[in-house]
Amino acid sequence: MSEALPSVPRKRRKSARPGEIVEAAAQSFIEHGYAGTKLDDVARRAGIAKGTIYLYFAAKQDLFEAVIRDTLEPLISGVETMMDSYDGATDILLQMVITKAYENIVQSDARHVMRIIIGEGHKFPELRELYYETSIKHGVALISRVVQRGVDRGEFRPGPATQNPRLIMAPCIMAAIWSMTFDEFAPMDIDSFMAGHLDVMLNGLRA
Amino acid sequence: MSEALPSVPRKRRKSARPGEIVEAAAQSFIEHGYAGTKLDDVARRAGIAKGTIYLYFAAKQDLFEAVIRDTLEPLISGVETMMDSYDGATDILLQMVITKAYENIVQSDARHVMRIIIGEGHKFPELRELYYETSIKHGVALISRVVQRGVDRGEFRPGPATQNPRLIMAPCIMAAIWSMTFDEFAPMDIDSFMAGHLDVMLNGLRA
DNA sequence: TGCATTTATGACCCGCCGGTCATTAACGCA
DNA sequence: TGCGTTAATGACCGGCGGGTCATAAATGCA
Repeated sequence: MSEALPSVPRKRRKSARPGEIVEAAAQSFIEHGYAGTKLDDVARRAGIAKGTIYLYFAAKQDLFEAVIRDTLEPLISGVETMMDSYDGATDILLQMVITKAYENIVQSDARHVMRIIIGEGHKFPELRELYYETSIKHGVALISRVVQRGVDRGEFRPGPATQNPRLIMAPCIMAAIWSMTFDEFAPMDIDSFMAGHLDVMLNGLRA
Repeated sequence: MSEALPSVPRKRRKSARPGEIVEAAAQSFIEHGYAGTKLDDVARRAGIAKGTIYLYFAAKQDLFEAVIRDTLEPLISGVETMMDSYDGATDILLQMVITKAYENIVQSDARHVMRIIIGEGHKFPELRELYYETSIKHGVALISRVVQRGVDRGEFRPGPATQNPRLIMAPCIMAAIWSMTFDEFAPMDIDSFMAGHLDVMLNGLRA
């Protein structure tokens, strides 16, 4: 390649850049994982040069942290808002929350962030912790609140499921993993799986 | 480094090598993941030179395939044997199978193999498929057989849990992932989690 | 014991990629 | 319009690691 490509005219867009870079990075991380993502690729997707990334993010890891925050925070706060403005029966509330969880995890890009944390978080305790603080902790607390509400109102009876919010969420997590890993060998019908999930949990909880 | 280290005398051990290499590789994969594992490290652990690995395995990927097989096949066949030689009540059988699953997945090195497949299987469909065929497929079939046995004998009533063996295993999978990923932020008591898991499932199944 | 065969070695090759920095160009103010 | 400031560029660097191969050592057979 001796010919110099007519380089695209530069644009100075200081305030718009970070968001664009994070968005491009998110796509690349989703497709190639953490280690597999090349900063060159992120730059190309964002329509900038690699060096520009380093004007806004000190290192690859910071970029991934921004992706975690941008991807997960809206999801959690969405569910919390929903819950705060509801005052009907708790079994319906739990159903709403679990349905939302399938939307937010199984059917969204967030599951890929989760996959990366599970698979590559080993060497990045800070990323794992950020993920835990941003997502897992709030999710567990949310379920606990719903269950507690049910028990307090006499709608749920105390039992193993009320002791362990993680037990309630487990099928949703597994569905997300399955859909990313084994769907091509044994596809999973998410709707019927979720219906079964709800059925089992509600039967185990209702007083 | 001008001084030549007094190199260890060579040993020719054609038949013992593959097993030793796979064992060393397994440890390294477990500690560092797939991409993170260096063939140099595997060689050092096995007490050989890197080139020797290539006398027995064509590429890194073949080595990982051998690790999958060696790690998972004994576990699955162990459970199958147990099941074939049992003829008591089905709820006890399910309890035994699930208990064994926690031993085989949550408490064993196999969970790390699973983690690698989940996290890095994206770019290696053949590894994902091998894992599915070696492990997942048999696991799902096993649970299906137990559930069917219960239904046939009138011990279990048909319901969401009998429709979806994956629903029954989900908490076990989640526990394995949690233990590898979030234990340092929120430790999980496996015994009580498993007890809750068994409780919920058996209550949902018993006629 | 000597030689052919097989097994083992590790220096080397090469492509890759995160991160750097000297250079360039866009911008806006006077 | 000219100039100082600062955003943007991309060639380059350095380390890394999978895979190769010429060399060497062990083995066993005649």
